Amino acid sequence: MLSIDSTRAGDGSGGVPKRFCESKIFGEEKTRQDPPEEDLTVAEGPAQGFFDIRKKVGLARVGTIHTAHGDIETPAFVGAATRATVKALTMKEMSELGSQAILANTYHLVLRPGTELIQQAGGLAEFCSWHKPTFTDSGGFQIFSLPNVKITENGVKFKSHIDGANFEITPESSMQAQWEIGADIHMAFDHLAKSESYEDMKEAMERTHRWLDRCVEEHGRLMEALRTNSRNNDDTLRAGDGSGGAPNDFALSKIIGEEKTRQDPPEGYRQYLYAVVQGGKFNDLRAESAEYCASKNPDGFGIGGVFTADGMDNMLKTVNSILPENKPRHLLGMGQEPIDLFVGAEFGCDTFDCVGPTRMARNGSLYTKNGRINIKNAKYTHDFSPLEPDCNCECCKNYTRAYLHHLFKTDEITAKVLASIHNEYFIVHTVDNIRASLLDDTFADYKKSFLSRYY
RNA sequence: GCUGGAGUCGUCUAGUGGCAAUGACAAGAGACUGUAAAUCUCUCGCCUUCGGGCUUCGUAGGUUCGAGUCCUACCUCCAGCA
Repeated sequence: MLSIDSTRAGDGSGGVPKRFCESKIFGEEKTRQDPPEEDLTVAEGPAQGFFDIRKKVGLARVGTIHTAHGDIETPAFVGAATRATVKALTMKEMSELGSQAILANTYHLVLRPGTELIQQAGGLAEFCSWHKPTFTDSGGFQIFSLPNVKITENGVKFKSHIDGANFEITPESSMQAQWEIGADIHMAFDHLAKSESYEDMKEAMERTHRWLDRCVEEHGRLMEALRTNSRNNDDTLRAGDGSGGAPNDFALSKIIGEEKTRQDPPEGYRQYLYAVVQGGKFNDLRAESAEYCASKNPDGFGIGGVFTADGMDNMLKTVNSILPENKPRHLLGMGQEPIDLFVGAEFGCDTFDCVGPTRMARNGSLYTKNGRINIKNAKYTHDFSPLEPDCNCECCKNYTRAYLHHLFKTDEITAKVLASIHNEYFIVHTVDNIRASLLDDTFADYKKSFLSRYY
């Protein structure tokens, strides 16, 4: 059934992630990424060497997040792959356009295809053939975005939007599901307030904190299971061997009919937990939340409940001055507007994810340096120039606005593919350029020239 | 030529005496931020000071307080028969 049985939480054995296999990036045989020195064993407690900072500019930082599936040079834009796919794009296209990581959604994957299946496939990265770092969001956002959710102290009851089946996500079950999905970086199960009011924000924040305690505890239990299994990882271990139901199947993955030989998890393999800061637009709540999250000593932080760049600078100043400097911060859901990325990076965020670029693309709204344009507009019918002359994406290098216009007007699938390639490339590379400008001390100029031209 | 049927906003269409007249498509524009989104919204006869005004259902007449709708003639198209 679809439900995540919260009673499974805390049995101390479930949800051990799948084995890691050597990554193959589209025909090119890659050697396994060497983990950073500090990461040679499965660590207890917060990660050591998970995040290195190369340079600081005020609150802004340039750094590297190390995961078993590779590194992320930050600041970085993480592609939104809600249902283990970036809509309209193949993972090859995502890789070629320069994406470093993707973020999938626990709620959607629990409903379909189910975490067990992803586990059988060898984990999220293997399942969707993305051999780079992965994140999962906890499902907490769905409390906010779906109708008919019932919030209790224990967790959240949903009706599946697919078949109406009742199911519940709790902090523990979200952690379990995320471990089964097997992304490198997990979000704590949080609660977004239904309204902007101080009371609602405070209540949601406090519940998020109480849930964080449970997430940290459950994550620790799952981590311990991984450590134990890693230590005892002899030939007798296999999935479903009755050892408490732990799938513990690092070894026995099958890749499309091909029996693979046993493979140990990579040294340093582990999954990281980000606590999520809430508090809305209220700086006192944000400060309180940042302090609470920091006190729980997670591996990193998500900053949630942000919907506009308006006032984001002050909020981030508050939050990121409190959060420990040496841990990465992910600005959840922001990045549709370039200004989000400039402000986010300037005030200390390291990674971003957003459905905006690909959704805009599918709806014909395309980024250019002079702002977004709607390629379906009649004025592009005879426009034989590239969408963005300076852009090096596959779309801009090969096709004209008139062609894109035609593809959209005729509702061809390729319209959405090319548009998604461009928009995702545009945002990924904008953040890449922000990173470069921080390194060569031109951030202020880059920000000013980009934003004044764009808006 | 005869008999029967049909002509409604760019297209197809609803409409059988009562509000420029239904729906779909096309067209024009807008929205979208941890994706129930290849989705959603608006405009779509002309004019407007947004109150309303004007002109419209093949054409021309007629009946009626009132006609896309009923009657007459004509035009065009379709089917069958010559």
